[in-house]
Amino acid sequence: MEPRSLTRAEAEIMKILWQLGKAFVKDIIAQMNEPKPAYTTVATFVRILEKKGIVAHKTYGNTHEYYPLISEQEYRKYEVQQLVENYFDNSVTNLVSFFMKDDNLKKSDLDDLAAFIEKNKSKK
Amino acid sequence: MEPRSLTRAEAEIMKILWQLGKAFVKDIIAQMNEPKPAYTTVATFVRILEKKGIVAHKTYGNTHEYYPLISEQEYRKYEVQQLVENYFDNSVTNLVSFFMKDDNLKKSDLDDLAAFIEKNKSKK
DNA sequence: AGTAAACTACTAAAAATTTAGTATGCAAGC
DNA sequence: GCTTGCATACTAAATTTTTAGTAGTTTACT
Repeated sequence: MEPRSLTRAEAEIMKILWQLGKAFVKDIIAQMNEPKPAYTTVATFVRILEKKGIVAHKTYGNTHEYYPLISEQEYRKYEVQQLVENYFDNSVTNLVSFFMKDDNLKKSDLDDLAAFIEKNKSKK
Repeated sequence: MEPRSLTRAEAEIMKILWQLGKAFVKDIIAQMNEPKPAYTTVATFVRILEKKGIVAHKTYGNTHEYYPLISEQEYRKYEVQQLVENYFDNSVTNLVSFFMKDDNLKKSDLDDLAAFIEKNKSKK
């Protein structure tokens, strides 16, 4: 399943679905902030997401319970990749050094990262 | 100047402007891949960007030379922030630990990062 | 001066995204 | 059994984004 970028509204719904694992339309709406969109608006979006192969549903009586077909991890990975590709010349290192410049990185983060890399150097 | 998210087409043009520093419409088009959009399409977008306060122009004779009002660094920062906010619970540490999960880093990233960290170990 | 080329401003159509209404069906309670 | 309420499917309007045409102006060349 090749991820594509989600639109803003699609992403909002997916985040809730990822968080809940599965949900009926009303559950999704319950998680949204005011001003809440119309019920049919949300129903439309889950159907769009389903058509795009990003969610599926199980039927219970006359209602649908929706669940994600793509994990948040997978999608996150895609988004990070897009960012690194678009703004960091395809280099994760550039992104990390960007954080260092801004002092957004804790020393411990860097140490952890170094340890992780050391550990993985051995594996091929 | 508060950054806002650029649309896909706006971002494409901004990237070229950031790269060139300043450019006439034809310079922008020269940097684009086939199939190149119509001249007027690009002209429309720089005018949109100008209206939004993201670029400005200097007039030379009958033509405009456009230049960015927002630096790529600033915008990059904004985009990173959006990502971290949306998918890493506002924590750069979470993003770093994301990289430390299997499969989220390519071999080349590992090598690259190792070298980078080595070089920066001294400074911190 | 007259004409061709290049450019901008204005306009608008096409496409994508967002939002929600209407029709309809089904289940639950009276 | 009938009505009420909630759910879905279908439709469509509103908005935003993308693309490009047309008219008109300036410049440069002859």
